[in-house]
Amino acid sequence: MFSYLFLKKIPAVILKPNTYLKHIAYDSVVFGFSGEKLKILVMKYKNTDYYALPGGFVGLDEDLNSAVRRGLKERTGLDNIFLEQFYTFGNVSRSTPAFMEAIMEANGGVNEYGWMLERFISIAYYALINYDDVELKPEAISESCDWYDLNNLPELIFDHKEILDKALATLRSNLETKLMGVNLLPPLFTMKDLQNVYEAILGEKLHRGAFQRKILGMNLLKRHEKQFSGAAHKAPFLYSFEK
Amino acid sequence: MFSYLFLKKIPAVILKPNTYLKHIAYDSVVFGFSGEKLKILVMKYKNTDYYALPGGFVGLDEDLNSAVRRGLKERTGLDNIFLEQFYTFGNVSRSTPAFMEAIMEANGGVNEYGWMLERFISIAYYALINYDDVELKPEAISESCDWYDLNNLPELIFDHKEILDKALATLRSNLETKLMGVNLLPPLFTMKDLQNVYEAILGEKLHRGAFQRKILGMNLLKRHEKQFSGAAHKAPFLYSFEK
DNA sequence: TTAATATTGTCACATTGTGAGACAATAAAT
DNA sequence: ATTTATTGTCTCACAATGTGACAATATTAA
Repeated sequence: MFSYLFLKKIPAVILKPNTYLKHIAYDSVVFGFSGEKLKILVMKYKNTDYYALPGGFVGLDEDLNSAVRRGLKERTGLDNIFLEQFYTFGNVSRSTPAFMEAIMEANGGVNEYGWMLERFISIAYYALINYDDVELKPEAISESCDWYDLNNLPELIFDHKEILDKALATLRSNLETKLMGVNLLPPLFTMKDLQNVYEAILGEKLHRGAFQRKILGMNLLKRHEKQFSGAAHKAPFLYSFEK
Repeated sequence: MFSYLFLKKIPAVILKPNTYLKHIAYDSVVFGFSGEKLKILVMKYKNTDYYALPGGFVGLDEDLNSAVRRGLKERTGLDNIFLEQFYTFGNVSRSTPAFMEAIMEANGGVNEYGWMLERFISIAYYALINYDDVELKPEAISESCDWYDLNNLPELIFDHKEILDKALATLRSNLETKLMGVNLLPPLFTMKDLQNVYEAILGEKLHRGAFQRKILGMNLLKRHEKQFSGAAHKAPFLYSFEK
């Protein structure tokens, strides 16, 4: 949340009072997959050492889900991504205006933005996206956004570490439903690719034969022609996700 | 939501502006089990034919989860019940001030309560409670609260039917975790009782032998002495839920 | 007092699902 | 031509689950 603060290039009005619903924010945990590792998008506030999950606010006449998709599109350029709400964090203690004040001080004053110092509840989402498709936009003066390995994260402010942990737990327990893991891969992928995704999410090795048998048993993948990979072994089939 | 409106017995201040977080409500789907059927609590606004899920608002300095527990305690008298958040509904279209205005008109005016006509997002919870423990409190002038069979519900206002449907879907998919079904039963119950709960929730018959084997295999139930039921057959064991 | 009835606790069997290893196939390097 | 690494698939063992059967037993009926 609070990611478009102090962004001088966009009209100041969008951060003024009466543009967004008060007390309501969203935070998103954006998962990507690269180099056989699971990564997430983390934002850094300019002129500070504060790291946070990308998030934002909900326009007065904007659907909640639309607001989150808008925010993700602005940051990743991606539309039509896999996005799922998983929990709403509403403790009083999660709102720590001290952080916000420090961020504001570091970026030029508090006057207009007092509403952001009030208490917020945050609706949390997680997204699965194809790492290769993303073009991160360093457009905001107030922030930068980058990929981090899950096991090499900077410290996150607010309760964002707790949000991330719950996102990961939800992702793990939902992994089977509708083969959602394929959303982290390009349109064509090998069975090994998919197994790597599963192993990164679950944090454990899976048996190759059993994995293939189970996945193919779902009848959700379409098998394509083999593609000679250039590696010194039998070429694997390529698959795409159908339906 | 909106259940304590126009309740003349409690201090008017609690419904005035600046008591609750604006734009934020909660709704709860309260499941009970009786007569081998699944039931839910539905509220009716006085002087109207409007039925709704019980809900409420979040105090300015109140944790979200605490607010929901407070509301349920006020209505059912129960503390320490099984309660789980499952989704936050945030579409613009879900807020239909026409209903609220009608309810207000029927109960004495709009002046003080204009804030309730604005847009709300609602964090939805479901609760599982022991039907026999509940003493419904018809305390509010503005409402009454009663049990309804799941398949014999009045029409619900706002998007409350959608909320109920999603609650039921969540309950079904979470049913196995930690034997949550026992929360709908008294402290001592038979295996048949538990099977009835499962069948009511899942909407299908289960095989008696396989059910018993699976449940006992979890090692979460403690077996007690038999209790002669008075029925013309072998007496069943009683069980209680342990940890 | 005995037999009938309904339901319980448990088991045996068949079927299905899963974990583990084996083996031939094959693309590239040697 | 041989070696190497990985793939696709298979078989075996074992676990989990679906299904019906049986004896046990609390009450009712005869």
